[in-house]
Amino acid sequence: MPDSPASAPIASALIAWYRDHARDLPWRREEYLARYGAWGVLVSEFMLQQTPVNRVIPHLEAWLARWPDPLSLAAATPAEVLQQWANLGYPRRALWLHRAATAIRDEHAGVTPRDVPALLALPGIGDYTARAVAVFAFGDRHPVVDTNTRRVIARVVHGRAQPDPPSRRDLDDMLALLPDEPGDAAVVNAATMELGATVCTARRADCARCPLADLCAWRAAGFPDGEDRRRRQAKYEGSDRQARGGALRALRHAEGHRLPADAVLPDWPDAIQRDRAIDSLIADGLLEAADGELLLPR
DNA sequence: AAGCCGTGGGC
DNA sequence: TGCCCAAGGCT
Repeated sequence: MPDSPASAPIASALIAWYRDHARDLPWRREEYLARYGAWGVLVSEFMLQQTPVNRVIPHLEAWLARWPDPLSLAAATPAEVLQQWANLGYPRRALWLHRAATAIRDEHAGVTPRDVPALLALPGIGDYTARAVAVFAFGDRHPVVDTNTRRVIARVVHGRAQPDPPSRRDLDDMLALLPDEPGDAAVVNAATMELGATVCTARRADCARCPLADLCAWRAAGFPDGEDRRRRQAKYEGSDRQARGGALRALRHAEGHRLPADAVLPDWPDAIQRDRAIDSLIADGLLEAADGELLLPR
């Protein structure tokens, strides 16, 4: 039962739509949740941070087959973890996930915590991931805010093409849509994300397939453009990020062997930038230097 | 708090 | 073809 009269139709429409249109994703299956529990949800959410669903799925299954619980992951080395992370991107996430497993072992008796503050205290877990675990793994009632829910709420509720920059108000906006019953609230969270991922996307709002079309403030207002506050990503070609990515890729392909520093990015045109990238990887704990050679951290 | 952090696919 | 985007988090 929705707790706010204005939001009740939105929640009801989302719940009905989700029942028929939710994608069959691994972390939504009963067997998955029964087998891996909250840890499985936590791992999936780590991988889904800025990496598309379809690229995550095969990596997630391989990862959990190798490390099905926090204790097994905590027993691995960073090198093994980075190797298994492969080309998922943002390899510091792999390190954080490993450190989170260690913290769960050492501070939570090996049991994935349920409380949002305890989840927030784990490395690599912020507002989104903490609440996603609490809601999708434990069924608790919290607002789950990600790029999809922010865009959907900007359009449906506020009548704007794009969301404002992230702020604490996003949590209140999402909370205002949630029914009182925790199970229903969890579905509304998931359905809002799903709608943003598949129907009301950044590139296009497919109103013909949208269960909220008749309730949508942006559509009612005639799809005003508004002001586009999005910040452009820095150019990747020739960036430090590209250099870091290349260096780490070389070490992954070295299959556990060490490489001389000048063999890690052999054809990189800017030696200053190359050294800066390698130094920053070492500072981040993604690389280790030993006897003038480089290797994945032990 | 604005910028940084990988990687690949779609338009 | 380059640019935009992706279930964010950290500093």
